[in-house]
Amino acid sequence: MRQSQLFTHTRREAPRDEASKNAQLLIRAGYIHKEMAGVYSFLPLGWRVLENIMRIIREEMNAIGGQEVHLSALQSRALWEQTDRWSDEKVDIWFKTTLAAGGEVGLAPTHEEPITAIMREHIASYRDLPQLPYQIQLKFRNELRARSGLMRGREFFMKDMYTFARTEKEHEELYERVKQAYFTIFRRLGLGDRTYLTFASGGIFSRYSHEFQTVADIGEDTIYLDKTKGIAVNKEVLEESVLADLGLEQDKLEEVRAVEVGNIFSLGTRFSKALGCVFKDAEGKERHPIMGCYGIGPNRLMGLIAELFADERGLVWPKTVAPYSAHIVALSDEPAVKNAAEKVYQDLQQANIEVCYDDRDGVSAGEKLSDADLLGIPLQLRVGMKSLKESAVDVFDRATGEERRVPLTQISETVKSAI
RNA sequence: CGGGGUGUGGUGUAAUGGUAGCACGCAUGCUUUGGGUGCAUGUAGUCCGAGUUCGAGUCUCGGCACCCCGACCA
Repeated sequence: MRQSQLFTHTRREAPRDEASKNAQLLIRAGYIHKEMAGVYSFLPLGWRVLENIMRIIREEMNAIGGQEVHLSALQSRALWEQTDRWSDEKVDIWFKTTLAAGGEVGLAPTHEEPITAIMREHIASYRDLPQLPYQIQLKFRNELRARSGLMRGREFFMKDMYTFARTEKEHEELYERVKQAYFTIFRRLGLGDRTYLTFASGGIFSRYSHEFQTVADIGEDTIYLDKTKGIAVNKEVLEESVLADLGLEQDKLEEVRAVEVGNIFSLGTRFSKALGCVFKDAEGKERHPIMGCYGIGPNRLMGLIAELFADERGLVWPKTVAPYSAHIVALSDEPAVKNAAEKVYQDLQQANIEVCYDDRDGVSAGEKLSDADLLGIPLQLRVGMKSLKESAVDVFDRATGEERRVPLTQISETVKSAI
């Protein structure tokens, strides 16, 4: 990507109407555009980051047997009435509208109903199970109060997987499988060392649900953390009987703020029963699949990662989600510099490295470097006369601040080994 | 939903009821070329609607939008 062709521009100042650090930085860097409270559009750089996050999630869901689908956002009233989740008293975050032809529809806040209705048409035998359909799709929730930039929106992407199992035992195996995949995802996103499995309220069919909570000051949740055991309890369920049940001791717990980055639930047969989703077991007897649901919010992850790793100069992306692996910065318009930078750009592209090249004319070195810091691409390749006198480029690590001079002939290998 | 606050060029801001100004950006020219270079010229604005007034960015009423705290978040 040639930066001279990128339509987004950086800004010196954050917009007045945005108080959260993640949205301020992402808007200043041109990653996102605020459409209205709690609703953001993703611009070229931001979309690349979001896609990277979704790609990692997708890879791990596929790795455990997930099958990707894409369900409709528009939902029929009749379907949700079958599970008694249509009325605004039961679910108060519906966006609803009417069809010109008559009849009411809603914008899906979650997808248990439609996925179960679909599985009902395709599952008939125990031989058809288990199944792990999932999707990454927009969800709509008419929150009374959106806040914290990308952390809590009214329209947001969600990865939602649903599992359909034959038996309770099989359900538990699937549940565990997804749980492990979640740990892998958060590790790959750079959040592994501060994300904890957290016990939270379970709903009707199990004592607990499990949240994945990333310790961060900006978190909306308060959790009690046992670092030696590596697990936590959400404040909402903290009581003596719970601690006893989990083998935790009150005085060894640390109270911290955390961001809920994932949540997994056992649903039992709540939906399969209500919607008549059945299969015949080996004895020919009709049974309802045992279900689970598993959510991750890519938008929230992007906001969290942006805010968590940023420094006073701007964004600092982990290598796995960065919009580009390397950022070539031509420090002047002198032909020698431009030619050398151009050559590096060609070389890296040939080496299949995702690279952004700041080839803008008439922009000072200082401004380009400030922009590069703000954009937060992991490696900056600073091409200027100083280093070119030694036939080299200065490779700057955005996260550590380390800079080293690398001969032009070794740039591709150096970048490749660093990403 | 309860409480508090804010709406001025693209962005950030200033203006006792009396000529809407500054900075950044953007455009043009010169200058500069390893941390937002300097200069000149230009561009562009009072959220919407009523009302009070000789006169409203400023006061009143209504609406809309945005932010924060709380509540809510199977």
